[in-house]
Amino acid sequence: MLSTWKQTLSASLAGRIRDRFGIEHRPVAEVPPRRSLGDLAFPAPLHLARQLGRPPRKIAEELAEGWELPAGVLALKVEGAGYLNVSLARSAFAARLLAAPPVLPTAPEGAEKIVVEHTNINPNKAAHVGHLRNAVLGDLLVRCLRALGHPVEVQNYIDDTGVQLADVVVAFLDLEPTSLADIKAIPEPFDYVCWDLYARVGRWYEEDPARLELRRKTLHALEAGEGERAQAARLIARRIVGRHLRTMARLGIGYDLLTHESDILGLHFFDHAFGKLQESGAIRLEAEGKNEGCWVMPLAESAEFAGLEDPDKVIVRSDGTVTYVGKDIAYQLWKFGLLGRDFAYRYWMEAGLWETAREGAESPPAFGRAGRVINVIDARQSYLQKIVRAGLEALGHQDAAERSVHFAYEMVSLSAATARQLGMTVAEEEGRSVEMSGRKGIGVKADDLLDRLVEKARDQIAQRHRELGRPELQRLAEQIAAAALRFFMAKATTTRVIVFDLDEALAFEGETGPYLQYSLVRGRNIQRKLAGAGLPAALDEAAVAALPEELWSDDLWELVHLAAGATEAVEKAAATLELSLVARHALELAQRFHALYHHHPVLHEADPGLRAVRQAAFQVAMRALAGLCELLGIEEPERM
RNA sequence: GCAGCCAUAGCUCAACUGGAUAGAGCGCCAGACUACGGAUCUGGAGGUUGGGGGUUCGACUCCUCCUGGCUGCACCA
Repeated sequence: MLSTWKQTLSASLAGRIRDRFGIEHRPVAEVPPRRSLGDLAFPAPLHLARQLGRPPRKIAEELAEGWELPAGVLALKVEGAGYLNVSLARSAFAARLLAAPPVLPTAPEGAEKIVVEHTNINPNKAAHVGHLRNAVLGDLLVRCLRALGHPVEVQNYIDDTGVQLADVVVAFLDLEPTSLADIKAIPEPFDYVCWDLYARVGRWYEEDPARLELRRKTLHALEAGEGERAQAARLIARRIVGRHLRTMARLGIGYDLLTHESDILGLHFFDHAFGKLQESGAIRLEAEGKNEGCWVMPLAESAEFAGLEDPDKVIVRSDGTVTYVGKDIAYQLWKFGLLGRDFAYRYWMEAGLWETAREGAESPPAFGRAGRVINVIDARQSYLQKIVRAGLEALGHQDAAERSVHFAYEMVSLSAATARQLGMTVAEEEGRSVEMSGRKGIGVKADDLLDRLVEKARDQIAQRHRELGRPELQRLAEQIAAAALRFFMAKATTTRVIVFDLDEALAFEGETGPYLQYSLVRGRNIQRKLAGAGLPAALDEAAVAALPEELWSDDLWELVHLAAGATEAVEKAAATLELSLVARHALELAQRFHALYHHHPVLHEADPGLRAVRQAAFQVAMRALAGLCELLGIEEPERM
């Protein structure tokens, strides 16, 4: 809503500059720091000062004189060093805002499909808070893109033929021999059992490195997909993936498709890609040196990879197995519909989603064939993601390479205090944080954290609402816990490491998810009370448009102004992949609302005009906040 | 060694990508009409934006050098 004004006024000002000075200039629009200065600011005179060799204020005055402004603009002023500031007609603006969706679908008609890949947790242990950052960011991105009107397909890649799963198979079959039937019978939480086993098998290898031969043997079995080891792997992966999906469902995170690495192998996707890579000369068989017998992709010629110790990347190992990068190139080609092959698909009934298969359903939905691909993968894998892109380029798919986006975010480490709570000894000089390690079994499990949040929320609600029964208490607590966790992950700038601190994550006050929920609950309560007093719970567009302009105080107007910026915040977040902008905008709205709430009573206001303008401002703000909360995966509780 | 990310209040982080007086939360201190719910709000203390130099009307933001921290550069993913 605000951006529409920015565009029209910017275009209008461009015309004015052309008329007055004969210069082509695209004026940028900003929001002035205080509402008393106006609603939109154009620093164009400052930008033009040098070129014209005149003081900016003088230029501003000349431009202001005779600039014909469109209807809906109330005032134009020259401010500060030479800003052109514009004020908008408030009632009309608020009314229009009320009539439109809080986040506008601004994507062009018939926008191309975007495939977003996220979560991608190895199916060999419980999810931890590091995985949560990935899933929360991925899901937030998906919700933003969908709200803006983009068709999106969400894929969750399951590495069910990799080393990590192989290690847990070894743990079950060799370290602590267990029959398939017994593995099947292990009670939940199965992913917790594997968490400990995975750490144990790591130590077991260290005691006798010869045992690593079991890992190699298992890895081959998984790739071949046959025998007891492969069967055990399928069983384990199945159970763990089920657990992961349940954990994510607690946070409202879901997927359209699970892609199995085993199917990429089983359907010979890589063999197909391998042929193409050979033909194009993108890879070569190394006859000597340390990579003897491997198929490698030479990277030396690309400036992007300048200064690498080893300018070649192994794609096929000397024993004939394929590296992760090789499989990922094939997968990436498939996502764009460039591989020339497709998976079969089947519907996983209990989980309620589609997954890849070797043989499958009659007429599954059309997966893949994306116009753009966004892979949500932590920043440590930037190098590998670059190689995948380089692979597409080497195959002549320049366009697909450019449309392959690596959404890189920084990792989550543990604060020294939290690491100590987990029983680790952390020396003072070791620094502020400790890296998590699935291999060593060090980390905060996602479900443990969620359980603690639920418990805390339940205690607090029970104190406030003694009348509530257990099931309702539980439901509310789960909503609040999910909001706290999702907001905690979403508010952090993606390029910064999160130093995870348990006490901080358990907070419900200040800049938190529950704080946002509290705003929504308060807003809703005003409406309830109004209805109870026989007044309309909500105002319609016409009623707001008819409000006399002078009723709007600057602080109430500021709230409406902020609400109008919601769409722009979401657009910017999706375009730059700095998703914290969504969280910050929602937070700012809530903060402003809470502050006004105390000074602007609605129900207890005798003057009907004042009451209406306050109601209108709050209604507009709550709509925008609710819209942003939906994107953040934060639900509005009945009470809290 | 090469590459990427980071450094802002005691702590955790913002600052519309070069703009107006660098803002929030936590913590600390002092307060809020028997309330549209105190998971809230108001006020206060707290800053040479890691350091030096440069670019210009204007720098937390861009360039350069330096310091300190994290990450990556596997026939692991």
